[in-house]
Amino acid sequence: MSGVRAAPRGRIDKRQAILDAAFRVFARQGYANACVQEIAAEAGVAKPTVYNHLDSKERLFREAMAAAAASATARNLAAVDRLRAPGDDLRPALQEVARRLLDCYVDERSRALWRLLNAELAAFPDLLDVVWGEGTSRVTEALADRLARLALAGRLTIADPARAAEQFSGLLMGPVDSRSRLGTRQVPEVELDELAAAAVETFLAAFGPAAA
Amino acid sequence: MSGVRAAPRGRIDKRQAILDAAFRVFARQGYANACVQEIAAEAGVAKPTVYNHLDSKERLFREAMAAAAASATARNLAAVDRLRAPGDDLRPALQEVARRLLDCYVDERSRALWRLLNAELAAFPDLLDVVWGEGTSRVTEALADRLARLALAGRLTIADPARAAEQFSGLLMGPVDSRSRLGTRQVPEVELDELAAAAVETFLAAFGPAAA
DNA sequence: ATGTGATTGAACTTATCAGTTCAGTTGGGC
DNA sequence: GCCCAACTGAACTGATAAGTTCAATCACAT
Repeated sequence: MSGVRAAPRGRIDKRQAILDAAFRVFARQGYANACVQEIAAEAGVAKPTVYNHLDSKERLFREAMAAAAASATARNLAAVDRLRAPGDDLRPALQEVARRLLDCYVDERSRALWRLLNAELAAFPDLLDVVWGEGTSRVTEALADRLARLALAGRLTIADPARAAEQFSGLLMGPVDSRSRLGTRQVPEVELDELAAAAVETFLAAFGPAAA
Repeated sequence: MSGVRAAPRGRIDKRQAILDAAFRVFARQGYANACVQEIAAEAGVAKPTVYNHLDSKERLFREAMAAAAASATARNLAAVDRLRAPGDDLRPALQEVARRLLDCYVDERSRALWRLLNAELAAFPDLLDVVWGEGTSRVTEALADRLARLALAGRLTIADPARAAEQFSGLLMGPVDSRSRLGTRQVPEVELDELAAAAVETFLAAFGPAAA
């Protein structure tokens, strides 16, 4: 009775191919400019097959966005998780987290997700809950949680962990947006390393164990 | 022979009304979903009149974006200019700049400009030069320039002013994006004050006169 | 008053695209 | 070897909107 589609035994699951293709096409053209025909072609499938799996362009968009958001969030959380085992020196651990977060952020799919969210926020307000509420804000919370624990252990000096986490993100995102010109320019690996190091430098000056 | 339209003496200039209306409608609906009919209605004008002033929807969009970008940039630059007369204590000066930049950033038109830029970047790559190149990046440069002078005067300790400026922006934009949930939520004045103060706190810890 | 150029509303052309229909094909499970 | 469900291609409907046309109107300058 649940609307769950029976596993398509025998044939490969085209649903995933369709959602992947949909995200690529939406990322390339935006929601309104993308046409289902092209998504079908990109997935190597006929148009009625698309409608067989997902019953409207809107659904197609929502599901593609949700999938992309879930994968981006998982990667971000994995990066933050590095702080579970900080080691004896905090700086390299923070730098590694920073570096991994930058990798997430400059990722092509992730940028596209961000662009599409901004673009369609007015038309699909509920995307905010899916992409932001279950994505970005969870990552910030996880980071704040890690920072709070480090503060409790006396290894950082943080009055407001949530704000510290937001600032940590800002120290990464601001400069990388600038260097990549909103993601339209490839940023060399070495520059990302520098960005991460500089962000951690500033962060530790403010929140390091010897901070004001 | 120059395509310059003679000043419409006697009648009010409808061109400006059309561009204003266009920006409002584009901001509300996005480029693809906005229709020229509606822009005309919003400007209190007939559709052929729109085409009499601006010969295509594309032009309409470009000019509306350019105008919005110019006004946003001017306001940002004015905020940064506050650092020309820093006074004897740097902290309140920086806080005032931070606070004004936050005001620019949470401004409705400014957010819309940003959203539209992100949204249509693929379709209108040249907007990057207009909005980013002559907007955001100029503001960052101006800020970097001010910071560099303060460093020369021994009032800050900054090795790379460009990066310091990017980080200053990041310390503001990151938290405010978070607090406003991408601009979908009104941030109370007092919270903006706190955000500005916290950003300056962190900034001065890293780049204050007594910094590492 | 009158001429001129901008403005208006309404209808029209053309193009694109979401979503559907259908007759025919395919390919794995039995 | 046959069945059945998924898949295919192609054609179709209906809606929406860009851009144009045109005859009628308006408001200022002289």
